[in-house]
Amino acid sequence: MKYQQQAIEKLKEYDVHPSIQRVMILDYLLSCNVHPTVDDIYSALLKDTPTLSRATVYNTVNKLVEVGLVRQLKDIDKKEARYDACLETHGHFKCVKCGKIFDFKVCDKLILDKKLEGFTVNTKTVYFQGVCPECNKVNS
Amino acid sequence: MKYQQQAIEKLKEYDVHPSIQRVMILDYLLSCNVHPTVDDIYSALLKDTPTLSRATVYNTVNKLVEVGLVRQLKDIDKKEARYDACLETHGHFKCVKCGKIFDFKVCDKLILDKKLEGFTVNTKTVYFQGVCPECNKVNS
DNA sequence: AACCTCTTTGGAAAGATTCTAACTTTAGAA
DNA sequence: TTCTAAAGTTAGAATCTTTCCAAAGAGGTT
Ligand SMILES: [Mn+2]
Ligand SMILES: [Mn+2]
Ligand SMILES: [Zn+2]
Ligand SMILES: [Zn+2]
Repeated sequence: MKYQQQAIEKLKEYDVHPSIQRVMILDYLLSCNVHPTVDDIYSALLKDTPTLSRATVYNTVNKLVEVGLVRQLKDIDKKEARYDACLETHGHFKCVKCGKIFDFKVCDKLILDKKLEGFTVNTKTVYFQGVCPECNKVNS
Repeated sequence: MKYQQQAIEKLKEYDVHPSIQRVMILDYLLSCNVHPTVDDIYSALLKDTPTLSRATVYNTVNKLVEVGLVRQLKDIDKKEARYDACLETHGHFKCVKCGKIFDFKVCDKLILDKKLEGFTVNTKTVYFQGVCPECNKVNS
């Protein structure tokens, strides 16, 4: 509930009615930095709200993505999409050994190809895969 | 059938038996630069091979991805995954107006965050969204 | 030919997401 | 406060994509 107030304000700012469920879900997305799946969100919130339905979680994250309050990440997971409430352009690194997902900064001068002159870039998705330092240590 | 021979050689190189269907599908992926979905592939090849099964297309693209001959792209499309036989690291730009997908070069010095020191990067996925020059013209 | 292995097929099944219709809550007017 | 219309939620059915599986097919070897 750390980001409850912030969630309500953001929802209002984006003209989305701040219903209890929407606030809960956005609050959760803002406070956790684990890039959860729909099922992660559902499971986490079910404890406090046993009446919550999966459909509401789907409806809500879809709405949040639609208005631009949340980003959907599909490449990271083989099956389920993941969600990120951090709007700033940043990259994701997934360690293929431990499965952890790390955020990292992406320079704005990412565009280095002359080909992209004339293109208007709205969103940038950067996703790397490899091995994290921890897992690198273990193997060496 | 332009890349048939190349497809056969690549399959052999990656220790995948070059069956008729696999050659067809890889040939198609190599010759078209549209980043097709499974259904695109299936529909396109069905004309010449009416016995082809959807399951075979799934099996084949999964095998090709598994051995590393083809890349799967999930973020581009809301629903279906897309496939790309171009193995060189490159970015994708999708125009939100016309839906076209453009390839562009990505500089190797993409990693600019100190945070990524100590990480071993194996694969890089870069996906931008925005408006292409053509569609930019139309609106202005 | 008989046998072995790898591949494809087609249908069933699973898994994720969306749709639908009934029910509940909200916001604003009376 | 009470009423009403609109918006949101629920549960389950439906749909859509993808995988699984068992049977049939193709090729190669004894
Ligand atoms: Mn993130
Ligand atoms: Mn490409
Ligand atoms: Zn790791
Ligand atoms: Zn365009």
